[in-house]
Amino acid sequence: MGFEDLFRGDPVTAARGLIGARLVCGACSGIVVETEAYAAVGDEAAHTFFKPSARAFVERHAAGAAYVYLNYGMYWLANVLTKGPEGAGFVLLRALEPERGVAAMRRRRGRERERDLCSGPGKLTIALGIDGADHGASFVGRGARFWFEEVCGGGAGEVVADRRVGITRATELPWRFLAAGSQHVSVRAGRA
DNA sequence: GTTTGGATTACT
DNA sequence: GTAATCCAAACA
Repeated sequence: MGFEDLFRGDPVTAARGLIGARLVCGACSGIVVETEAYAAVGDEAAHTFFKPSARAFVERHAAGAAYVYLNYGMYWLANVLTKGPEGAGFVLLRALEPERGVAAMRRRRGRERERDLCSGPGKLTIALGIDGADHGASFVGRGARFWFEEVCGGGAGEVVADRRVGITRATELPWRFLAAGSQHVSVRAGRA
């Protein structure tokens, strides 16, 4: 199943399915090791629950669109819009294992250690050069500035589900997904 | 027009 | 522990 189909399904399945995939952006790439799912309806932590502009975004954009916003006045956070017959939602990209373009990531981040380059939602957008100008762009289709690739050899490995972090509502849902044992995640999974 | 609350990060 | 720093939303 290609990613375009994945993004037409529910956000939780999409968030889990992206773990182990490669994200390519310009000369840089990395393996997705952490994501979170947000449901457009019924999820009190999702922007669509309290921001009319987020609901308008879902209406106006197709599956695979980039929802990029400024958080805490400082950091751009990137989501993939999922949208299909069964509903809509977002997958927040939270961490990557750097692969190609590490020199450029180091330059943009001002950090040396590979683990400091993309180990958080704000960090990875800086490392890849994603910002508000990319809001509304697409992760799928011809001419995309960024896209996902399946990794040869199965990639995914073991995926762990955990509670979402950094939110104050609906904190109990296990909608954060991590590549088991990865050294490149933002916050390690809590005990089950 | 003013106030408030964040899906964070880095530094003390 | 907490400062940094911006915008959309809510309120007046």
